[in-house]
Amino acid sequence: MPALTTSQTRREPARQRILETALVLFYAEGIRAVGIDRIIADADVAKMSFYRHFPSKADLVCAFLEERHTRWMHWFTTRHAELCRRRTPKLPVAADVLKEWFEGPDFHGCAFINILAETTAASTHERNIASAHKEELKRLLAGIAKTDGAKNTAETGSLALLIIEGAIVRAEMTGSSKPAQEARCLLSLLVAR
Amino acid sequence: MPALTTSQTRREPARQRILETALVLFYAEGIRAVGIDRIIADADVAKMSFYRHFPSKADLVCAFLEERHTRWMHWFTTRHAELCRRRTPKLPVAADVLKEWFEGPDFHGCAFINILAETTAASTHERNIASAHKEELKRLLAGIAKTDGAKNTAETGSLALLIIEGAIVRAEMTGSSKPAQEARCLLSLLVAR
DNA sequence: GCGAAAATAGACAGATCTGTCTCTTCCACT
DNA sequence: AGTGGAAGAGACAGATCTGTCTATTTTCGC
Repeated sequence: MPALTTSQTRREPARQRILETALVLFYAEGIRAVGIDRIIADADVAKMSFYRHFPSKADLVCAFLEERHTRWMHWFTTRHAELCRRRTPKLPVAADVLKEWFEGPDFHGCAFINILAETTAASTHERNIASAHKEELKRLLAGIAKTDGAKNTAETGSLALLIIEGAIVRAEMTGSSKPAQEARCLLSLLVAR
Repeated sequence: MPALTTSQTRREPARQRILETALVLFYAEGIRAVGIDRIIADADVAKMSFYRHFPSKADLVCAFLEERHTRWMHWFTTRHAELCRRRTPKLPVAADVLKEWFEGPDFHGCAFINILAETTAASTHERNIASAHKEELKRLLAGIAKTDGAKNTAETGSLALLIIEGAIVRAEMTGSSKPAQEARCLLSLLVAR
């Protein structure tokens, strides 16, 4: 273990602690349910430190969404690649990745779907980030469909995304991971057509 | 037109006006974004009239969900039956019903999916209503699948529900009704398998 | 070790939230 | 016409929300 820190345990910088707290609380309870004071208390940060890094709550929400996007995409692609070893077709494997997510103790649906319910068309920035996230996922799925030999990869990616969204919502609604299995069934139907 | 009212235009009773207002505002902006004061102002009702009919905001939220359930189910079954005249299979026709919904000016996703994003497991009552709504829709879809000659109607209903949930979320995310078309494609795949 | 930059503690303002309370007015029915 | 119950108007309480401000302490690069 390299001694990059002093003998005392060094805390993460304030901005990082705020963002980590937001990642947990905003996802678990929603952005309107979690106030700035709560973030500040949980992150163990002074109020002025917060507003130095994030001029408004909306800025933190956007940073939360961006960070969530980066981490989720990384997790999904990594896990999908791992589960795909010598397995084919690859598109239905996406459902197995989802299953692990659904069965995690902190699962609370998709943060980007959730943000839609808590905003109106006025929240352009937040909604654009959510939209961009799904577009990237759609492209990723289209790429996977391509390796499975799909003809119309763009359309297949779009249909696969619809199935995945449905599975996420069903999993959150029922508190079960069975929708992952259903999604696998539908994705198999999709690559087989 | 029977003269059940006097010559003057009679207003709806207070409770009804409150519920109508809640149906619009809660659906359009979310339950946390809309305060009691706003409901009261829009319904043109006194605060005490509100609390006489609904002991707490949570009670109004539940009444809103129940009413939304009744009206949505009625609209969906009616419209589906109308579009089904001499058309078969019937399951994919559900997507055409959705399309009309998505293209309406007030579409803001599914109220019952949205409620999930604004509540945690602590909100038992609200979540149970949402859950019950989806179970009823699932049963309805299974019944439609049966008339299409599906073998495992329960499973088909479950898969159809997943597809429909996905389409709703995609329509809300993209602001387009194209997901209805995609849902139709997937539902056709489902009945054809 | 020094000085600048960052972080801390906590009071404060003003808006908004849910829910309570009192007093008045209206209206339907007898 | 009179009465009882529903509805209205609006002040009020207490909590919570976002965001500002000041003054002090800590930290880190040089």
